[in-house]
Amino acid sequence: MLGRVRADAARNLEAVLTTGARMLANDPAATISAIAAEAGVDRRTVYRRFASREELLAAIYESRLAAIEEAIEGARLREAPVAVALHRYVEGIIDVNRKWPVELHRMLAEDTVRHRRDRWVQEFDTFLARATDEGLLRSDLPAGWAGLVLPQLMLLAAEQLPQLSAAQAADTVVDTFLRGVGTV
Amino acid sequence: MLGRVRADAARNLEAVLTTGARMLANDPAATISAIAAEAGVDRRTVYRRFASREELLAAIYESRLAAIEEAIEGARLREAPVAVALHRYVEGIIDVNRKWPVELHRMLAEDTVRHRRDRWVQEFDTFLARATDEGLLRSDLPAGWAGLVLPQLMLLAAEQLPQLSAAQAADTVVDTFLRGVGTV
DNA sequence: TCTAAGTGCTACAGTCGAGTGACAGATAAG
DNA sequence: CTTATCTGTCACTCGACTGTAGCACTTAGA
Repeated sequence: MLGRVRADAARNLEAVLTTGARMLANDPAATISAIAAEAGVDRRTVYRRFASREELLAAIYESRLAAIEEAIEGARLREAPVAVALHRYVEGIIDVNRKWPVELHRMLAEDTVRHRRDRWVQEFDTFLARATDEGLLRSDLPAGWAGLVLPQLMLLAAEQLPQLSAAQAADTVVDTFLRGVGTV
Repeated sequence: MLGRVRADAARNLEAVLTTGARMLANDPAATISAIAAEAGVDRRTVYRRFASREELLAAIYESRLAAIEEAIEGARLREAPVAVALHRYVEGIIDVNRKWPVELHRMLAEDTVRHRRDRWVQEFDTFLARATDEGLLRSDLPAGWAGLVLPQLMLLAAEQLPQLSAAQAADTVVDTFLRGVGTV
């Protein structure tokens, strides 16, 4: 086959993406050289896959977005019982936050990203409305507060509780969330 | 007097600092030129006050640190009733987050900053221990979880609830916090 | 009104990172 | 083993930002 990608090339690509995500997450100004070095690859190799720094960023964002969408599908927000769906969702997103960390302010500055994100933000808001209808969440808080708190908790758990598995961290997050803004 | 600072100079200095904080908060790579332009002064004027970009950063950090220390003092964490001190503290920090926003990862990379911060982190941990002793906070959560959640909530309220006054935002944060990780 | 403090502008040197080109060498896969 | 694919290295160009200098001008404040 001529179109086949070589295995080592695939590994390198993966390394550049994950390393890039990690480094850019706590320093958005990280150099291509630095990322390449950390990934164990030459600077030039990065440029062979990505025409520019922007393209690398886009690819990293794409990876994160895809992972999030997968997590959302897996949570079955429309069908599964609210409590179950919530826990599956939280666990999934914590995993994503760990594998594809990203400086969110920066990422959301991209229009294409924000548009794509809006879709599932809306889906999740619908889910929260269902949770409120079923009496699981309070309705006497500032509009959207619950939807703001949860992502922050998931981010916190992903970054600051590294000793916990995603499932354990999700336990803590869901507990804090449901007590904090819920009726538990 | 010869040592006296002119009033307009003081205004410009203030503008550079606050504008710098705001711009660097959502783009750590913001240019000195950009900051100067936004603050309504010439690039050269910034360099007259601060020998280098680093010095400007240091001055901004200094402003934030001082504001935080003032807020902590005002909260009287050791003496005042726990509930009162907590609310005063949260309100104060929300104010600081609004006036002196900053990219925290970046700021905490500075050693001098982290050392200085450690002092009042410890003081606040003592306060949380007191709250736990008095039965206001649960003790069955991952170590330090409460101390991690609160700052995130304060940041969130400061940035995402701009329509609320600091006091109102503090109401929400304290409520969510005490229910989430407390025994309320 | 007078003066010293403060500012804007133009111009310059130095540095660093982005991105490109060519070629020889390494390696996966048949 | 052989070949197409992938990679490292040297050697550039280009643009942007930092930091500095001198001069003419404005403004606060006594």
